[in-house]
Amino acid sequence: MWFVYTETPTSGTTAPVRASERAYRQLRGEILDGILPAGTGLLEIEQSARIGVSRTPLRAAIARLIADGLVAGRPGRGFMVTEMSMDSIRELYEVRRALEEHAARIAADRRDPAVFLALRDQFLAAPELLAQGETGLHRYYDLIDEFDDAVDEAVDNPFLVGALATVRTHLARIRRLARGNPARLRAAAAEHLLIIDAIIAGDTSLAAHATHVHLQQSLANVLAAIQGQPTGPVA
Amino acid sequence: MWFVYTETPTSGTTAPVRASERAYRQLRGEILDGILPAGTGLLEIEQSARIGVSRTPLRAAIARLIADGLVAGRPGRGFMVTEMSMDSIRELYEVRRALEEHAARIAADRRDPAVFLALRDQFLAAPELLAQGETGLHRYYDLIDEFDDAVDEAVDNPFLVGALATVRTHLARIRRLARGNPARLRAAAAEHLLIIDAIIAGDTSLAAHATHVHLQQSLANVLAAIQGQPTGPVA
DNA sequence: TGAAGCTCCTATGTATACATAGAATGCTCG
DNA sequence: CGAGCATTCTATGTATACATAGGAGCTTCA
Repeated sequence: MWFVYTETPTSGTTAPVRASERAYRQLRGEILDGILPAGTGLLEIEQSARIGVSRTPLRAAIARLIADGLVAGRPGRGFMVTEMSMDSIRELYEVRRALEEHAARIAADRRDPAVFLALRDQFLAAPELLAQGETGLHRYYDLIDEFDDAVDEAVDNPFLVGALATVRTHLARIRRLARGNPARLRAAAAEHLLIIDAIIAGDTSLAAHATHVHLQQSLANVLAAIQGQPTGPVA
Repeated sequence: MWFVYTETPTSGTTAPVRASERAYRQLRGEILDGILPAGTGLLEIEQSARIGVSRTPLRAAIARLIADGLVAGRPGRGFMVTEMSMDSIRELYEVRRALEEHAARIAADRRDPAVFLALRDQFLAAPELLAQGETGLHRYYDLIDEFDDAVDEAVDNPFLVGALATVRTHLARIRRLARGNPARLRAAAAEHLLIIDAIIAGDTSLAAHATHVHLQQSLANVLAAIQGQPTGPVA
């Protein structure tokens, strides 16, 4: 089968995306969005037919998902989307604390104040954003991503950034659980403001402690949200 | 080509190792041992012929090495073994500090004293071990591995253990540099004893601080060793 | 002589055919 | 009727053929 441009190149960049890349992004997105719930079996033939690529690139995609920790290979019976138990979430936050506290400390030391001053203004407007329903929520999450990116850039350490990326991948699966809690999101925005202020001030210790507090609150909220949902294993 | 048992199954377990697994282990070992120095280009055809597997499993092996951070894919021109600059080493130790301090803290909290008491005895005998030349050195490194395993088991957190494994992978490439320094190895053994004592005592704070000191000393030694070798990029 | 264009070539990306291991299932025997 | 076993089937692991992109080198023109 030859290369076919299925999508109209309306948006400028028409990079010839490799099939393995497409398969990876689609599967990853579907796992993170819960479309493929935890425990779902991933059959090579079935998935390759569904996505529209052959088995070879699909295999490469699954290999990357395994490296990400989103998929696990069972001994003889194919692959499955990994589970996320409450214990797993606690364990994840344990690592997240270690990495993000350290990152906040370093960011406060090496930051470009202008970047975080701009972020500060945006987070000040977050409460109004959160009052705008679904679209505002989406923009709020984009804002969080911008904050993460700013920290990554300030940290300027590929190893640390990579470790944080791994944590954030799993976090994205959990994030959906807190969606229905606007009060928590407003509180989280305020906590982010504290961290940003500490980073702007160059106060490494305060940045780390504010991060610690934020993560503790975040974890408590997530665990409480799961307790409220008697659906058993977290999707 | 059918399956051929190249090696005599003298050792009991004759698990039918997959070709991709063999290729991965061999390449990984050769990179860690410096047989494949940083910057070496890895051509699929060439390497698959050398190792004796086809391109498909070799590709899977390289994908895993990329996930490990040992190999990087260049845009159009194949793959190469990643470089390890002095800056990279500093960055690696920055993450290592965050993770191992946290791990030491947790290990001190959740440890099984008996395990670390046994390790303590072995580390007490380390100086004599280090006087036995090459074989003693080898056994000393095995002892470090046992210590790491004990910490991993005490921590009991797959995410943290995984992050530590990534760091240790890169560390293995660096470790070769400190080989010729027995004085440093004896000092390192003493530092490990301090950490072990703190873990046995359940002193989380001391365990973290002792780890911090140990890593600071280790980094200083590694950087000094590189300065002494005018060979430029670290293999 | 230098730079630009073209051509060829190499190495990767993809598709597919084939072998095999492990599990589910049904059969048979006690 | 239950347990053990053979069979079959399915999904992965591997090998290989083919298309293509990107670069190196050569040629040609100004």
